[in-house]
Parts: sequence; structure tokens; C-alpha cells
Amino acid sequence: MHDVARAAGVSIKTVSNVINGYPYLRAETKARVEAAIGELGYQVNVAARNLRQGRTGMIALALPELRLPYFAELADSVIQHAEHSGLRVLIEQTGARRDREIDILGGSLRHLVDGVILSPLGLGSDDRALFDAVEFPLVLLGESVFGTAVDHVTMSNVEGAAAATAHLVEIGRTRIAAVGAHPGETIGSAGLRLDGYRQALAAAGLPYDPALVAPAGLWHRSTGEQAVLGLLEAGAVFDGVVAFNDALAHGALHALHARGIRVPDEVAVVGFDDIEESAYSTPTLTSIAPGRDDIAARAVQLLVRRTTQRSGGERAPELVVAPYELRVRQSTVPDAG
Amino acid sequence: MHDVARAAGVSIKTVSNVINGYPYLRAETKARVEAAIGELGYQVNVAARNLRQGRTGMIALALPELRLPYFAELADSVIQHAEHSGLRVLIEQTGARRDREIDILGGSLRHLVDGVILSPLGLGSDDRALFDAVEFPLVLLGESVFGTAVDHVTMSNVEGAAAATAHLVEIGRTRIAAVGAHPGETIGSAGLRLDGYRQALAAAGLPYDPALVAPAGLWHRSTGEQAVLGLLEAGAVFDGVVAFNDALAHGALHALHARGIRVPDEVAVVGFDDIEESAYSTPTLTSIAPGRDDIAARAVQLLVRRTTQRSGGERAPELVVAPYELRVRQSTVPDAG
DNA sequence: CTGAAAGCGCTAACAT
DNA sequence: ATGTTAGCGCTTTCAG
Repeated sequence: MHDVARAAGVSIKTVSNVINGYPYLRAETKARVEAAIGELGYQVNVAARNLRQGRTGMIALALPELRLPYFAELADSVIQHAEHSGLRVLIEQTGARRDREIDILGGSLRHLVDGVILSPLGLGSDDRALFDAVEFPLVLLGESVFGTAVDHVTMSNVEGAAAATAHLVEIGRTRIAAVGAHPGETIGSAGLRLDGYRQALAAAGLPYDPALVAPAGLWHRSTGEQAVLGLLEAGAVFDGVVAFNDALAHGALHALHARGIRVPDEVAVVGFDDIEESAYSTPTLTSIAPGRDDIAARAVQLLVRRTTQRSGGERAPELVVAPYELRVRQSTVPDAG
Repeated sequence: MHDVARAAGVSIKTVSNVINGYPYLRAETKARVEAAIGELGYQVNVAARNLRQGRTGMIALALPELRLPYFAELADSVIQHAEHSGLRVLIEQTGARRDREIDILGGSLRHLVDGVILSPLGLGSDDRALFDAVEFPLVLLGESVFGTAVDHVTMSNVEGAAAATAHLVEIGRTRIAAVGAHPGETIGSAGLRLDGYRQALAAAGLPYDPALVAPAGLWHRSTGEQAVLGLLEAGAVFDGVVAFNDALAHGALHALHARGIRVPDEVAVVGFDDIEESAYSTPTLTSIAPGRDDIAARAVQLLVRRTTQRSGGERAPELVVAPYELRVRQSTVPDAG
């Protein structure tokens, strides 16, 4: 910057003004400085600017695993929306581990980024106090169960799972299995989606049969496959499956196909997340679209708002619930798109 | 830091020493400082450290799109390996656009990260000069065609595509289509894989028929589907498909299924990348596993090496070629795993 | 083993 | 419309 100033015959401050688009500059001065910048190949040192301004132009996105398609697609959306706000995105994988999520809340990233979007999976209701202690811009994704001390963007977990279950009821299924439960958990996606499943059963006058609820810790294709194979081996009889996400559902489809069970004739399957894969699988997978891109957009928007607000003006935490949509495909209705 | 120093009754320098694990400290002093740190909840300001040290502890991973499963899985691996080296990862999506890739090479991230891993797609052979001008640690992923001025980690594009094609020949296919070509391109994955395809045809004594080569700009499921539908509509007759990546292959499977064409009986399909989806689809997809995790590990390793080397000690650019593996599944051999 | 002082590159405040 | 000065929070000499 020094060199640029000398080359252009101006002060260092003028160079700074040019870079930052300060309006009151003589066009001639501006041109001269820009020429010097071009000639010397000067680039601002972002680290110095960060130090001075106390902001970094980066946000962190902390999620379980990028290899889960839903989170990959979510990250894609977040990065795009962040870019529109001039922000870069640092990705932190928590592996759904509680200690790593606590670490994030503890502020390990505080001086590195302007704010954090966290998609918690490992945290339980005992950890609520941790959220209240957070003193940096934070937006939570996916749950609305940790109290209200912090901004939340969430999908309609209960309603979505209920709609998925109700859809199976509508097409005449009466023995509907659930895949992906986390036994003992009441908050978090697993608990909420199980809740939606139970509500829909009750509304249809169908009994809740614990023998049809298959747990799956991590929501991967492999665990979905295991869960369904487990149900079959235990002798469970069912004509429908509500999988708590699409990865589980694709594992379930794989297991059913391997056992020669026809979908949807013998067993209909619904997923949750509506990842791209679900529109291309054989059969294509009926799923609950949770408004992923909306969620990403709102999360970034809320975070930017927290980031740019003056520290005095307290703003009440917001809760955004994205609307869901049922996408009917061949895994429940053979001649659907 | 000031406050900590005062609370512990030492100088600011001693606090710094404690934080950075300087060995020659009286245990008692160290304990007192650590107590003060704990009490005040002090955390080092990374921005300031960055400014002073000229390094940030971050690397950037620039790739086309996270929603493409291969890149999501790659990013997952890169993040994990980077973490082992104490590095965080900033993800930059280029959308395979040439201008964005050029921007990366121009050093837009230079002061933000210690180094960059770039997976170029939009750049062509005309852009070779740009690489020579790069003066920050850079590792290129996926191609080995831009000359040798910079470290490369690449997969066996030609050999892998040849092996995929040869596999189809071995199971008796003689009219093998290729999906994903970039007409006119000779470097880049598309050009190289087409080359492997042609080599394998030649080795088997089969003719190369341009009518069986379907272009697809972006390697998505949707473009794979379009490409195969296009072939069918053009009246092309084929009994095998080599898709240049798995996303294309899944699109192809979808199109074939929609047209009532049985896989592999009537048409056998091979992909490239071996994403997780391919082990669960119906039918499961035969694919070339390109050594993704190896590639990520080596890329991070090379980058760390460049980052930590003293600027004087010139080290010749390295080229790492990861070995591929053919994973045979049901899309070519019905009773395979 | 610990302290004092200088400065990384930039921008905000004030001065002109 | 542009120049001057101070300082962001840390580490790095260099002294003790």
C-alpha cells in the first residue's frame, strides 16, 4: 500500500479511499491510483483489514457431514447465498459429535468468522444452557427445541413426518414402519419426526406398534438398509415405510429390492429431505421437501442481520419455520412422475 | 491479553509464551497465567496472530459444485485430512466457470488462506500461462494437463475410462456409447476419459462411432438423462454405456428405466467416481473408484509441504497419480454384490 | 526465565 | 478532496 501510494504520488490514505470506494475523489487521482495498483499487482491484505475492522467477511457453517447429500446440498445453498452478501464460508464438520458441537458454541471460531450457522445433532436438551452463554452471532438450523435465546431456522419436522405418514395411509397402507428413530430422544429431528409419525397414525385411527419402529443412529444409507433388514428378520410385517431422511430411504429401497420385495406394490416408501438423488432413483422416491434453499437463504439473512446490527440494539431471537411440500413419486404411486 | 497479564501479574509477553507453549517457563508462572485465562474466558484473536505471522491456518478448496456428490465426498475428505494438520477449510464454489477459476488463480484468496486446492473445470489449455504466474501455495486436482509448474494430484482418467470400457467389452458388449463428452476438448477429464474409451475400443478391435458419443456439458444426473434420451431418439443402437461420472450414469439408468430398457440385460452401464449412491442404487452401479480419499490426503499433504517450506528452498512440482479400481456391480453383472 | 518496545497492514478519526 | 496520526492484538527481536 505504501508502494502504491508512492508510485501514484499520493498518501496512503488516498489509496485506502480508492480501494474502499470512497466517493469524494477526483477522477484523475482515482485513475492514477488504480493504475499504480494494476502495475504493482497490489492486493489488500485481508488479515490486516480484519484486525482493524474486527470483522472477517467469513461465516462458518458447522454441520455433521458433507457426505450426507442433504448437508452437501444445504452447504451449496448456504455458500451461494453467503456470496450474495459478500461472505465466504468456512465449513466445519462435527460428525454429529456432542463435544465438537459444544466446542463450536464455546466460540472456537469467534475470531475467525463473523458468525456461525450450526446444525446441531449431538446436543441434547441438557445442553440448553450452553446456548444462552453464546456471545457471537449464531443461527441454529434444523431444530426449534433449544429454547429461544438464539435465532433458529427450522423445517416442519412434525408436520412433514405426519404428512408423509398420512400419505401412506391415504394410499391404503395400514402397517407403517418408521426408520431412523433415536430411542429416548424427544427433541431433535428424530424425536420430532417420530412424533409426527405417531400423530398421523393416531389421526388415522391406526395403532402405534413399537415393533415397527426401527432405530438408526446416523442417518446413512447403510443404517437405513440395516434397519429394514432388521425389521424383516424380526418378522415384522409392514406395507409402508416412513424413513426419517432420504439416505435412510434409499438404504431401505436397497434392502427391500435385495429381498425381492416390490416397491410400492408390497411396501411403499416415503423419505424426508428430497435430495436430488430421490428424483432419479429406481423407483423414484416420494419425499418431503423441507425448503432447503429457503432455509439456507433465511439462515444467512438472519446471521447477516446479527452481524451488522450495532451491539446496543438488542433484537429478539427469531424463529423461522420453512414450509414443507410432499413430492409424490413412484415409491408410493407407481405412475407418478 | 493485557487483562490476562495484569490478572496474573506478569507481562503480556509471558502470556503469549504460555499460549504458544514456550518451554522455559516456571511451572508456577504458567499455572497462574492459565488460571487467569480460564477465569477471564480469554481466547486469542486469530486475526491479530494471522497479521503478525503471515499465516492463517486456513486453506481454500475451490471446486465446481458441492451438490455434485463426488465433490461433496471429496470436500468431506479434504476437511478431515486438513484437520489432522490443524487446518480449517474454506470452500469456494466455482460453478465450473472459467472466470471464477481465473479469479482464484489470480490470488483473490491469498491473504485469507495459506494455500489453495483447486479443482479446475472451466480452464482450457490456453490458460496454461496463468498457472506459471501463481505465487502462492497451490495444488491442482483432477487434471495433469496444465504443464508442470505446479503440484498436481490426479486420478487415472485415461486408464480408468479404458478399464471401464474394457469391462463392457469383456462381458460381450460391442456397441458401447460414451456419455459426457465435451466436444473439442482434449485436456480435462472429459477429453481424457474419451481418450481412454477410444483406446479401449481400439484395443478390442471395435470401431469408434461418433454417433455413440453423447455430449454433456455439466456432469449432472439431469444431463446424463438428457444425453441417453437423445441417443435413443436419434435411433442409436447400443448395448453398453460408459458414463464419464456416476451422476451421469444415474441419469442414464433413470432414462433407460423410463424407456423400459433392462439393465444390464439390454444395456450395461459403467460409471466413474464410485460415489456412495452407486452402491445403493437399483441396480447398483459398476464404477471406477478413483481413490478419492487418497487424492484428498495427498493434496493436503502437498499443500502443507509448500506452505511450511522456507521460501528459499525451491522444490520441484510433484505429480501424484492415484491408482483406480474397477468396482463391478449389478449394472454390468446381474449377480454381482 | 521474563520484560520492553517495535511493528505486521490496514482504516477511523481528525485535520487541513 | 486529501494528508496525518493512532492503534486493532498479537509475536518477535533484544535486553535484562
